[in-house]
Amino acid sequence: MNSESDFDPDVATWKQLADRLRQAIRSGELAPGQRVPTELSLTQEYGLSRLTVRRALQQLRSEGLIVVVRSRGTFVRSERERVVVILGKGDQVQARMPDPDERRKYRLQEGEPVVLVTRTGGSVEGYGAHGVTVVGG
Amino acid sequence: MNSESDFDPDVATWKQLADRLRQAIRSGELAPGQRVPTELSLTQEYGLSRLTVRRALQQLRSEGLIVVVRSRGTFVRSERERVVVILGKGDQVQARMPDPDERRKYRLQEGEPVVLVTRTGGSVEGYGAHGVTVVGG
DNA sequence: CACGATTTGTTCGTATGTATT
DNA sequence: GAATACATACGAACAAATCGT
Repeated sequence: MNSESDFDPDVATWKQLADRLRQAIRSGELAPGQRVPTELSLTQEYGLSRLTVRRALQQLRSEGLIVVVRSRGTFVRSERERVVVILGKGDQVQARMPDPDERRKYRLQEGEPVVLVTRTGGSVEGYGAHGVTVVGG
Repeated sequence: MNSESDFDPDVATWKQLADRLRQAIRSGELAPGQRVPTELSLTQEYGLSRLTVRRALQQLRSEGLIVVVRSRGTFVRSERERVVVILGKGDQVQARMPDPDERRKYRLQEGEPVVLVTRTGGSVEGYGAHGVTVVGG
């Protein structure tokens, strides 16, 4: 396939690798639930260091495109049920990357933003960004 | 101060360093706009490799707490005006980390999630997560 | 159950490039 | 031009968790 590396020296290699993998995912070449090549095989296939490969994978993780499971491998994210949250009048929504406490509390994946809904009463709800859609009601 | 390193060997060092810096920022010890110690000085102060220091800084960047300016330094994020977006009935909101196209399009900072508002008509608006609050209207 | 193979996580060192001061 | 400071990228090693034999 595309084993040989022809990377543009003007762009960070990890970005270009991320671009290729993202394209492969969007085109369906790498289907949801399917396994992404291991870090080792990617280093060999493209002739890159593991650091560079990991930097690319980290980017895709942060975009919610892949899920990494320690000791098992990396997989294209399966479409998950998206929880729907109805937003009442005056309720507020903010999103950001979580701190470690929030990651635990809302069971977020590495690189997944948290969506915080503050109700008019003052109570706060947190959701993993990759699994929630907020709808005005 | 806290120059000596007493890191818990059971937790990734970069996470612990990130915790300390986050605490310093939240407590005001490092005030908005103020400079964060350079990578080099952090490696020396805590006796860590630069990679470990960078991993910690990358985490804080992803949380929107700091802004890294190449060749200039790292700074505590200044509070920015938050744009308020009113969400109409049926409008939808999703958040995730952007791909490179979206980063350019919506002028997002490194590590800043994008908030996408889809109006009932089908049009889509994108905002930087660190500068927007969505309010139900 | 134990052991080895696989795979990701963390951490060190080193070198070079690029932009600012 | 020199010094400073972040960005990228190589290599190497060990830890930790999972899986098949």
